[in-house]
This record gives sequence, C-alpha cells and structure tokens, in this order.
Amino acid sequence: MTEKQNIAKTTYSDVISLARRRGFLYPSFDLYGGVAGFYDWGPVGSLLKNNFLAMWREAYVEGEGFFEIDCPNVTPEVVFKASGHLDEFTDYMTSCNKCSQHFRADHLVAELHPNPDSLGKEELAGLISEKGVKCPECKGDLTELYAFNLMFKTNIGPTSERPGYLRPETAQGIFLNFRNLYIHNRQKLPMGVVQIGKGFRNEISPRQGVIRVREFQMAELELFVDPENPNYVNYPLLKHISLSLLPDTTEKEILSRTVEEAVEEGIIDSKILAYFVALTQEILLKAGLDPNRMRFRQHEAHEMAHYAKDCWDAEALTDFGWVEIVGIADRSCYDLEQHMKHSGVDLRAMRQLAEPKMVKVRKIEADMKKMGPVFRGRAGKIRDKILALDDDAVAAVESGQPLIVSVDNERISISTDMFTISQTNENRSIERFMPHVIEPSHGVDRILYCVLEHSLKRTVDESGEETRVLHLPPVMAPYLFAVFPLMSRDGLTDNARELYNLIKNELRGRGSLGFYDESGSIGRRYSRMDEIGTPYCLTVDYQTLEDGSFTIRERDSKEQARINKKQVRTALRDLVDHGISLKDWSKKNGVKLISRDN
RNA sequence: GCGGGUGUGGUGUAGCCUGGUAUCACUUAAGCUUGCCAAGCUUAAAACUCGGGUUCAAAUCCCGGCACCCGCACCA
Repeated sequence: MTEKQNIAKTTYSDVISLARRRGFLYPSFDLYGGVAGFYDWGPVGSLLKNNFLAMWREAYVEGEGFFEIDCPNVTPEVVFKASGHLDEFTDYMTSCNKCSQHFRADHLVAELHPNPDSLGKEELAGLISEKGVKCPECKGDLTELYAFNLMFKTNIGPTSERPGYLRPETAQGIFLNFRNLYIHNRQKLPMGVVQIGKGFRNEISPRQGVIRVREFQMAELELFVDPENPNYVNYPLLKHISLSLLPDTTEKEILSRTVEEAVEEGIIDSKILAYFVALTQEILLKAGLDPNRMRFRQHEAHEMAHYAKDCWDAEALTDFGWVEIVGIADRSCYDLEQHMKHSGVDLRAMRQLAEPKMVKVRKIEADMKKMGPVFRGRAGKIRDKILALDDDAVAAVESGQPLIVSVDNERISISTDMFTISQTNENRSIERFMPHVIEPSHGVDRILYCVLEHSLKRTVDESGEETRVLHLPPVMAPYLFAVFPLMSRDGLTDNARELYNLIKNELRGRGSLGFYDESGSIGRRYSRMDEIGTPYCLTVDYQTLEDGSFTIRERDSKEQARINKKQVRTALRDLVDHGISLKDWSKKNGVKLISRDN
C-alpha cells in the first residue's frame, strides 16, 4: 500500500498522546484538575511496568543471587537525621519583598563564607543582615529565612509528637536492615540487597511529564562490599561489553571502551563499579533502549549527592535532551557509618585475615564492690567513664598520675585499687571494617518513558498517512500475541477463540498476556497491536477450517508465515525467548514465508 | 516559585480578535459489509480546564485557581 515511507521524528507529545490514547499513562487526579508531578500507569502501562520489573528482578535476584526486601514508605525522622537527608535536603530560602523572587540563602552568601552550605539558619540569617545582603535582581529587601525540605512530612500516631517522612529513596530501609541481612547471608560479603518501591520527593516544580515526578517507582540495589577486595565474581562475564562513557575530565568527550579497558585505564574506579555499569546497560538494552541514544556520564564533584563518593549516571537521549535514568553511586561507607553513629549499634562486617595477627588488647576493669559503697548513685557513671578512657589517659595513669574523672560537673579522684588496667597480646584472625556500598538506583518511570520514546517509530507515507509502531522487545510487550479471525463469520471466530485459549493456557503464568480481537478490518487490528507493541499476531483464515493452520505475523517486519497448531509452542519459544526472526525461523523449519506484495 | 505561552469529545483540531451553547478528521461502539495490513456504508456515543465577574446572552471579554509547554531558579 505504501511505496515510500519517511521516518518522522518522535517527540514528547507523540509519546504522551499515544500513551494516553492506548492506556499507558494518565495524569493523576485528572477528574479534579490534576496535580503536577503525579501520573497513573494505565492498564497497558502497568503491564509494561510489570514486565520491566520482572526483568529487573530476574537480573538481580535470579541472576546475581541478591536478596529482595520490602520496607515501609513512612519512615521516622531519626532515620533521615542519621542519613543526612533532613539536613541536606533542607534548603533555607528567602524571597525579595519587592520583586518576590526566591533565592537559596546559602547561594546569596556564597562569596562571604568559605562553606555556606554548612551554615545553619541563624548563622545564615546573621550573615545576611550583618553584610546587608539585598536581592541580587532588584536590590530589594529580603524576607525572613524559611526552610524548604524536599521530603513529604507526616505524623506517626495520633499526635504530632512523632514526625515521619515519606522516604526519598528506598535505600535507607536496606541500610537499616544491614545487620539482619548480613547475618542472614552468614556474614559474608559481597552481599547484594534489592528493593523495588516508591520514592517521594516534593519537587518545587515538576516538569517534563513523567521524567520528574513527586512520587516515583524506584528499583535499587545496595551491594555491600569489602573495600579491600575490588573484585566481583561475575566480572569476567561482562568485561568485554562495550560502553559509551563520558568521564568527568576536562576534555568532556565520549569514550567508547570495553568494561575491561575502562577499568584498566582508570576511567571507572573499580571492577565492581564497572560491572554494575555494564549490567545496567544490559538491562536497559534488553528493555528496549536504543544503544545509540545511551551513555554513562560521570558526575562532576559538585553535583554529587551528600552520600556519594563517585557516581555514574546512565543517560538516555530524548526529546528533552539527555535524561538521567539510572544512577550508579559509590556511597562508600557513608550510610552505615552514619547509622552506626546515631544508633550506637555496631554495623561493621568482619573479614578473615590471611594470617592471624597479634594485637595488643587493653582491658580495663572497674571494681564495683569497692566503688559502689563509696560513690553510690554515681558509681555507674564513673564506671562508664573509666571503661572509656583513651590512650592518653591510660598512659597518664600508668605513669603514676592520679585518675580523675568528671561526672555531673564534679571532678572525682579515683584511687588505684578501684580499677585495673591490663594488657594482653591476642591472636586475631578476623578484623572488623565498614562495608562499602555500590548502589545502582533505577528511576523506573523515567526508564519506561525512554523505552516508549525510543521504541516508537512514526512513518509518514506520501499521502501524509501516519503509522506508528512501538518496537518493544517481546519481554517488555504488554501483550505478547494477539489472535484474530480474518473475518467475523463462517465459524472463523470460533476457531480463533479456540486458538486464543490454547496459547493463552500455554503461556499462562509467565506474565505474558494475549489479546483477542474481531472488530474492524484485519489491517486495523494489526495496527492497533502495532501501537501497543504486540510482537506477534496470529490470524485464523479459511485454510484454518481445512487443515488447522494459521498465519503468524511479525510486527517489526510485517512478514507472515503459515504454521500449524503443533508448532505454536516451539515457534513462540524460538521467536520470543531466542529472538529468532520470523524469516530465519521459517527457513529453519521449512515453512514458506508469505511476503507482502508491495 | 517567578516570567512567557497554551488549555475545545479518547486523539488532533476549527470557532475566540468582531459574544448568540460548537467545525472537521481520526478513534470508539452496534449493524451491514470485508478473503491479510488503519477500505466502505448506516447509526450511535463523546468536548468548550475549573471558579468568579461583565452581559439579556460567554468557548469567545475581564479576574483568579489548576494543569501542560518553554525560560529562570531548583533537581540530594
């Protein structure tokens, strides 16, 4: 029908209008005018999303053997106090009384202080009034400072005494469970733990549709590693993969390197980090991203999150430009260290030493039998002080100086018969250390948008007729196959329904849905399926009535082959699971390919 | 949050300046038809972003809210 077809650019609005029309995406709360930054995944979109998550889970949980856990969205304040989100996520803002523009207070005093980011509210306000800082736009007076935190705040329980926040990332739930998980893993590293869940960030101005939303689907891995062992067991499997890398160097050019080369040239810091960059690429490509519109960009030092030491973002080129879809951060030991400090619980891991080493162990004992009667109620506090003596204090005591501790603002002299300090040499074969964390964090909504944009091909023929085909990989396709009767008469519909049920049952349980349709012309039905990315359409025709065979039509090539019922199972396996094209499959099975006339 | 632009059935639009309850196409549904790539016919369903004001009368003019797009700012 179409002789000349031109591929047309796929824009954001092409994707959004198709997504809405075909049930991928709807703006949330639309009935009441909508709220910026929230989107609903519709029936077709949910299938797409579930397929992605299943694939992601397959890669990490089945492939790498990592644990999956599931933690609450509502999280008490203390967690974010420890993680740094409460402070780091809060910006002190001020606005101009005259032109009502808003500014970050720390930006306004950038030249007046070496590290304005570290200042608290009072200090910032003091600096502003002291130096007479005015609105940089119109020189107007500035309002009082107010705090803006990007986390959604709520209350836990009936009173507001216990503040909670919706988590801005799923990672904290994993860190909080580190001890449980480490024991569950029989105290071995590396240990990977994933979580699929929602994250919440009260963005000031959400933009670009589903790219920046206030509630979003995350899929995160926290890989706990021994920093002295940069190897990863599966590294050889992916070391030959080629990557497009944009490192944070002064040249700022995209380098094409294999994983191995990137590590050897020092472009990527470690084999572990490099492995997960490669695995991320594998997953994204499997999901249907265009390899030519994908790269990994290393963060510049100033854009790194407060917890990160190094970070590579997977970015996809879209109608909006380059968009971050996965962040692969080296969080070093930041989070566990913070939680250890704030909770007082030892979150270190243990490492078996190659050779046992002798260490000097100092033991301080307090004689409570003697101290108790003398100090009474303060005896406990004094004991704690004595047990916590540092090296200098111990040395002082050993050199004969009297031991004096201060408790409740009182200096108390302790006689030497009340405690003993001894030193022994012990043979140690393990040592404790803070595990480091490598974190690939996937923004699922963004990934799905990019998959849609990269998959959607628009072609316009001479008459201006536009056709749209969503070239999704079969693993992502909301519907894996569709069954049509060629005509809705002469018993073809019964045959088609029977075929549909047969295949549906065959594929049941693997999350692949089928679709049955008998309305409209056959071409229209093919086209509907093309728009939602259904890779195969099976059509029952008049020959079916004679010999039970039917045609299978491939979305991407629009080619057809005639197969019989017995072949369905193996055919779908070859086509879907092994990625064989219909052309090759026909050749292999001696089936004639029915090419379209034009 | 500021500034600019936009907002009409599911989608894309005409009408707005110059007020008189809405155009066209696609889509969808039912029926007829149709022997493989959005065919045709008949019928049907379906919209003025929301609120207020002006007016006899508002999609249209005015004000405000909301949403979307762009720029600024923000983006851990």
